[in-house]
Amino acid sequence: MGLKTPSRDSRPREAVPAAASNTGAAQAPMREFSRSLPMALLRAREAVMRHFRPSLRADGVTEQQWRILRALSSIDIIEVTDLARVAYLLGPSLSRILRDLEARRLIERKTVKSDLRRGTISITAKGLKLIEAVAPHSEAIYAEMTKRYGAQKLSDLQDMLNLLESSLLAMPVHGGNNDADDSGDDK
Amino acid sequence: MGLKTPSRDSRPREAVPAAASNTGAAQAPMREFSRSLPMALLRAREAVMRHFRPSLRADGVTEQQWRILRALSSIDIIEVTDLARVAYLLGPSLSRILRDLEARRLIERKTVKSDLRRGTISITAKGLKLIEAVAPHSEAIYAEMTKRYGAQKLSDLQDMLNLLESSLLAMPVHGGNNDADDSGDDK
DNA sequence: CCAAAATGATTAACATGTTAAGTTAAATGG
DNA sequence: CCATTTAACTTAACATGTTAATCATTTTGG
Repeated sequence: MGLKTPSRDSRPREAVPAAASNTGAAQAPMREFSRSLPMALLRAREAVMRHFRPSLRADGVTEQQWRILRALSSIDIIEVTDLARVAYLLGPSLSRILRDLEARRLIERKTVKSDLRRGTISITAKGLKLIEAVAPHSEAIYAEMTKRYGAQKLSDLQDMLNLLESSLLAMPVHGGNNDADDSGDDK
Repeated sequence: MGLKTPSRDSRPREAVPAAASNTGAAQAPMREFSRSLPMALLRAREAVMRHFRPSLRADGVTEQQWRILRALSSIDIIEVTDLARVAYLLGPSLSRILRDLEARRLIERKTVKSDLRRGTISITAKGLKLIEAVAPHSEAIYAEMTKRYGAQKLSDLQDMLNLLESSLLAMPVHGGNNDADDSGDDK
């Protein structure tokens, strides 16, 4: 992720130069687009991450790697599948990242003896040291953001986002294999 | 993007099995993590996009390609740099996507005669047809989401997101080359 | 106990995110 | 008018997002 408003220039200059005045059929502008919900969420998230990326990058970790390490730092040991849920990453991404983090000795993995398919992950001392090095700065940034936006607003926003998520998770996906929730009465 | 809650299973099962009870030093849980603002924004956006992806995919376009085509459909012609801003994509991504969309005859490009560095993009009839094929369904989904979450809440959420964005854009980035806004008195 | 279905995790393949380097053309400053 | 600098893209290179396929291991149902 991360878009820093491509080619940011100082002076304001009209966002879309030769807009409007179509040549042929004047189709409906279609929900302004730039103000659609997905776009608003994307822009907001980028505005947030923009502040974290530099320090993370300085310490040699990506945003996703950081999510994993941070999750591990407060859990001690966890299975891969559960880690995927906690760090909100898809399996394939997680597999690649774990491979890399293991090579860098930031994490360790073991196979569950009772089920050889499963693997457990834990953070190493080196990994913890990295966390401890980055966390303070990260927390400071978070605090500054909270101060600027307002603690109450921030809290409200989070509630609204959570509600949005749960509302939409309850909404059936049209053309998708909704293996989601179907009040389990398995088989 | 898109994470569909890795391995979604029907029955609720504790999110993080062997959590807590660390072996060694009990470090602070650190802002719950899973409830951090970046995570909330990510999850919310995914909850939204999850509903659009299937139909887009069915019509052979990715989310980003769709953003571009949709932007073009209401603008008729636009320069690459401006398109990057409107579709909120970084230059390199845009270059690759435009190359692909051009090969598929969904867009056309011309060089600006007065400045050979610049290029202008416009959507083709074929591209418009694609838009018209997908848009209705897309709008229907958007309407359903609005209905479920509530039009007023949605509007409020957007306002809050926009405010968050502007608040954070005004906040200086710590370790970054802030070529951003510095009250222009160029040179 | 065994063949078939289900699971957990990884690999494959392709598109995009992201930062750093080019490339070509235009604007600038002698 | 010309060497620098700047601007607008494009490429390169590497990490992740995403969906499909593959693998090994377990669980199921006979």
